[in-house]
Amino acid sequence: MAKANYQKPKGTADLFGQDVLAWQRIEQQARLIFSRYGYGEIRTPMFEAFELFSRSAGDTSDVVTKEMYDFFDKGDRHMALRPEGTAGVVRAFVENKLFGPEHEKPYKTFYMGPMFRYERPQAGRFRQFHQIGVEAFGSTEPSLDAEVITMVVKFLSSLGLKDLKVALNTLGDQESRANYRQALIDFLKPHEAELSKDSQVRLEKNPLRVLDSKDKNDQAIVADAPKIFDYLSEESKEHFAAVKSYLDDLGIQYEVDQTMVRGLDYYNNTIFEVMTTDPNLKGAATIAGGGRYSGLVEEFGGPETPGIGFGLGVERLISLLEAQNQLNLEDAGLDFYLAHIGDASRAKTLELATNLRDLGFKADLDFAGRSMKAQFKAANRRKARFVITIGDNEVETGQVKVKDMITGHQADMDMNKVGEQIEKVIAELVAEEAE
RNA sequence: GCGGUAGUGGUGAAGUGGUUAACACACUGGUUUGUGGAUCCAGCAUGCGAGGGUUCGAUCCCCUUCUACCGCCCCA
Repeated sequence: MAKANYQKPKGTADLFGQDVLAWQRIEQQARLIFSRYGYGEIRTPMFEAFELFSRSAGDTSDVVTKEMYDFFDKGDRHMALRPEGTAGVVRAFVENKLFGPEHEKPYKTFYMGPMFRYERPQAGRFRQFHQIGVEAFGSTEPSLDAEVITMVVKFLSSLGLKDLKVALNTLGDQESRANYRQALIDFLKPHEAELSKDSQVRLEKNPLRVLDSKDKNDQAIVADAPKIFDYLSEESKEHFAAVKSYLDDLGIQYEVDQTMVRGLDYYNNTIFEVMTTDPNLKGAATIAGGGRYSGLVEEFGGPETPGIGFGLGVERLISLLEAQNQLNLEDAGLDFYLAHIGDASRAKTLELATNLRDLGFKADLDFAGRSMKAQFKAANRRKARFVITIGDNEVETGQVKVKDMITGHQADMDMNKVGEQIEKVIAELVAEEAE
């Protein structure tokens, strides 16, 4: 009988060691920056009713039709692992009546966690991936759009990211968008035969997508296509102009990209993406994307409430930071490594380590019964600042040796009075370094 | 869903249809009966992703499968 050989599911990752440090850094920074902007964290379930996602993302979107991790639970309910964060947050917003008068408007919230999409793993793309996202409900003010975009930019640059580009576009309101869509179809239909296979399909399913086709020939055709800007209502035009003006005032760089389209159906008016101009990360160039939406809250049974938000891909962010060498994270070394020899010393060593830990120090010891030399090597590997040696003599007298690993000097300490003596011993040893 | 490349010890990586699968790093022990980052010595893959097949014989040839990576679709 061969032993079972398990592997992690396709498109997933185990994170540990150095990698986790990067994740912690990013999550911590997100919490810090977002809270400055008045956003509070929300945690919603990782799975929801299938319909929640199919209704919000659009029945024809790829995310719904072929990428959803859905299943029927034991109660025969059709469930799905969340492919994105917004739907769950909107559901929670409605279900918990966060639109109520006791809550500040706009209601600003952020989330972070795993998302799931059944697709072929690739550069910057996984089946379980992680997003950090925000949503703000209850205001149509263009200044809020500008604030949200500003917040992403500030967050990313606070991590040391460079070569960022904010692409900005507007889809107009529902009516503008519908008019434009029709105009686009009217324009493209005569060219249908010339379009790439993919774009022919797009023309049927989601004509706006033809705009950002990668096919050169498509791009040439699309160059003469009608522009969304010509179909915007006065209100949408003003909104977009205001957003740009606020961003200008704040000194946030952006580029208007009339061909940018977002994948999920619920967006209108302002949409944006943050991408890297780093040519090495073409496949995963977009690290954050979002925009305004309306209708979602009503769709889920709440009052008419506008929203705006974005989602940011943590894996992509990390690979970008790595490429730019911004992840020089070192885990802090130990304060003390306790090297002990002989069976008699084990209990005392464990006790001393525990005492040091209670005093707030990082301390560890050998559990493998290794030689003194091996334990000193271990201490180096662990970047221990001091090594305390304990053998039979020390157990007998109670006096242990504290060695400064930088200078090599040693001092004695009464292991039964660590609380009183440790600071003084450290101070003495450190003072010697200064000389 | 479609197309391409790859898969050898903890890591990086050589290699060949045929007795013991290089080398380096790391690790463990010793040289120093209890003190570190150096030197030297020794140990460390019953195994070459998994399962079949061809063959007297396969890590090396063939098929299937899994996984990773790259491109398309789509997206974070």
